[in-house]
Amino acid sequence: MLYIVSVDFDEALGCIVLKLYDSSTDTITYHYDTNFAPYFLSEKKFPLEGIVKQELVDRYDALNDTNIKVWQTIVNHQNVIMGLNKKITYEKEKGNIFPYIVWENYIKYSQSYIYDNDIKIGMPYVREKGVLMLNIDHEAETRVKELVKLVNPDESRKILCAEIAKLLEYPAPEFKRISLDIEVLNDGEIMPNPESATMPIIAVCMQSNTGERFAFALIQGDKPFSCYDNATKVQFFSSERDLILAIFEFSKNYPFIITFNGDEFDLPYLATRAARLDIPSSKIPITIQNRITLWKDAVHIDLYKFFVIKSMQTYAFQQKYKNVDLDTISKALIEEGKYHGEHEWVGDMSYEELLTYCMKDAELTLRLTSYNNSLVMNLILVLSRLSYMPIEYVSRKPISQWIRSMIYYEHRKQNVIIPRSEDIILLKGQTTTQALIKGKKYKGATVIDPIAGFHFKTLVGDFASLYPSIMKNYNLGYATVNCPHSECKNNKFANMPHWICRKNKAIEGRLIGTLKDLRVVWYKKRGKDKTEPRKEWYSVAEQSIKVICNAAYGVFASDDFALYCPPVSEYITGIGRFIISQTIAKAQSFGLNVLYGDTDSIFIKDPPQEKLDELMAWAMNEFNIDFELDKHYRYICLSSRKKNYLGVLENGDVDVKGLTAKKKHTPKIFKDVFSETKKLLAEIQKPEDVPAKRAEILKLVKTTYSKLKQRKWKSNEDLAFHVTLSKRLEDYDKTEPQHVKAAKYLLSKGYNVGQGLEVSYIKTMGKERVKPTNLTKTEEVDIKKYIEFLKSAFNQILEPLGIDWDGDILGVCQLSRFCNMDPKDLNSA
DNA sequence: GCGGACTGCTTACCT
DNA sequence: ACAGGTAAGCAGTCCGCG
Repeated sequence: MLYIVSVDFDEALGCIVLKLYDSSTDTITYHYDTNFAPYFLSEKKFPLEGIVKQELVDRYDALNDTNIKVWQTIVNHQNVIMGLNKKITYEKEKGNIFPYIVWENYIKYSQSYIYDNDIKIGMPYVREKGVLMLNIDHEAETRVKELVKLVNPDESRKILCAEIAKLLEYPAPEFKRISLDIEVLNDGEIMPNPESATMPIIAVCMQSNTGERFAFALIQGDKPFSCYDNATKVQFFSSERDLILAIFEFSKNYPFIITFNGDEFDLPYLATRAARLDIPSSKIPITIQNRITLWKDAVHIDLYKFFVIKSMQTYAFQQKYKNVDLDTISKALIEEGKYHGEHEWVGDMSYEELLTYCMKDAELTLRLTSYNNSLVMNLILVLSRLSYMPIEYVSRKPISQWIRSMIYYEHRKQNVIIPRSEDIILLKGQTTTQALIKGKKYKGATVIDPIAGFHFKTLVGDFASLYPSIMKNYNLGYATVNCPHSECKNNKFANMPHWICRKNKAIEGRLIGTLKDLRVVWYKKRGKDKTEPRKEWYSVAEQSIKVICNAAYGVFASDDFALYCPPVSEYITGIGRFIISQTIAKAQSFGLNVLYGDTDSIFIKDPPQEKLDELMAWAMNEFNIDFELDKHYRYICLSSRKKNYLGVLENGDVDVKGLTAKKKHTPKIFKDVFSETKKLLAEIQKPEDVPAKRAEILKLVKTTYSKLKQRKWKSNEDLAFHVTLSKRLEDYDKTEPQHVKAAKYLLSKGYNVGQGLEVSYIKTMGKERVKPTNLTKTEEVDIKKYIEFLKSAFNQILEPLGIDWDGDILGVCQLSRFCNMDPKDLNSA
């Protein structure tokens, strides 16, 4: 079977080339297509060098709801269009308007090819008489039919639903792959630079998912020989050139090359080094593009680029890792970190230690693609299918580009002209609501003021995929918001000034709505069902849809999105606010005790079942959105702060949301006490248990308090704050925050400090107030600040528990007499 | 000259 | 480099204080 993994324009051959993965031989093969040429559309014909053909074609203009005739200009090379774009930009910069209206001139040539030829990236094909054809999988087709019946989309979405389902139901191969990691000699201070590549590569390790482990080392002068045997092949080279050639040779057996940061380091370093050592460029299988590095005759996946995608971090990996580096991610996902041996710098390591270190990196990199039934590889594959983007691109590009690509595909499919961003903005760029946050474009979600306290038997109901559901139910998209029809102008909802089209269906609402339906009706259940043989795959599909759906609302308000149209997002949140407030009002009219709510959720205290059922039925009926019971807390501990609570589920699991103790910058000493506190809280079963645990928690906090007072902590590390330097040092021109101060101090002492660094610092006495952790002496610590922090962090829990800091912790009793509550009162309300 | 009230900046979180 | 809303701490400013 052949799986299309990428599509590109081959400069040398002058044609489109499809990269195929042959699952029967585990190799990469190619398919060439000379029958496609780049084109763009324009209102009028105009002269241009390189035109092959110009003809009038029909398109539908969704923005203006008209059928139009436009000129399609086919040219002999994509450079012609790039030249045209340059001219347009140039004119714009000079303040002139380009005299012709041009469409679809910014679409990447290979993507245009994919859309127009309906190329299903990541799907199985067969080649018959030189023609590629989708290989029909009858089992998958049967499931698709069953699924469409179950999802039951309206007539106009049936085909779309089946099409997407196919992408998710068709079989996936287990890609043969090998990871690669290199070590470069350095003096321990400066990171080796791949552009100059002055230092030699001293080790390269590779590990494949077929069980091979290759370890290659360069013999370094008179370093004493030591053996490394944890590999299927170990080889020592006296010539670095031979080592590199061997790597290139070995890689030929692997269609997928996996690295961690290979785009920016390993691959360009290998390439530059190879060139320096006079390896002819024809023998170097590495192509360095703009911040992307590809491997010829293979697919290079840089896991760093994939894991750094914010939406992946949040929705597919549930924030399990907070920093993007190999050590953090592998610890979070496969519970094993990098190798830490005797020496810190590779130059000081023995051959054995060096190869152990290097191999561990290769091993972790490979395992990140293989754990959990190749979850990561499958995610990349499914996202490629859904977005119609090559694997090499989808794994590197931000989510807005995936969504753009999906929407473009639908446009081409339906013969709709892809609108120019400037036209969308001109016609419907205006928002009308006022954001609560200064500088934001429009009003967002509602957050209900929580009722502080300990609340037993609290249920959380929420609207499943609220925003995607709104997009679908209210027919939202750039073309349908404030459409050109006067007869639609009264079609308004939720007191929003915008109206929505009644006559036409929005492409975006249909697409996102269908994805959402598939997830809710089919994939969500099956991804969790232990009896389902395809469970893991379904869970991948479910997560992929979730990632896309969750971002779909936001991209329309992101000004670099190609279909930027903020009223779409504004309308979604507007209806969202309406829905949640109506539902709360309804709940209260039923006599239900609503404790809290955020965006799409409602926390209800101990509701009678029948009232709850009634509310859910009402919501479902009123809004046609699944309102489901999400969580069942044994009790919830709400402080008066929004987005800030702790809940204990029936099974004793503890949900912590937004509390300071959970934040990554918080010093370990507080995290440790908090995790003890959590254990105590998890033991509370009934209201009667509260007083005893309350006393224990009180003791814990008091102990920490006196530990600080007496300066009795294990290590200064425990007091360190960890704050990310999110900008370059010189870009903090408004204020100088503490972590920046600490970073500058480090810099002055010769440390390497740059954007993205997590600065570790301690609050100290004296004018500077902070010092880098490693340069702080114990006696410099400003305990007062730490006690303040302890107070503030724990008040989030202590306050609902009825513990008063000044009275109960410090034992200064004046105030406590007035706010000392009887424990019984805590549990009433 | 110093401290409280205030605003704005920054980070990390929630949905 | 999907959005807005919230918490928290600190930096910096203004103002009043005889």
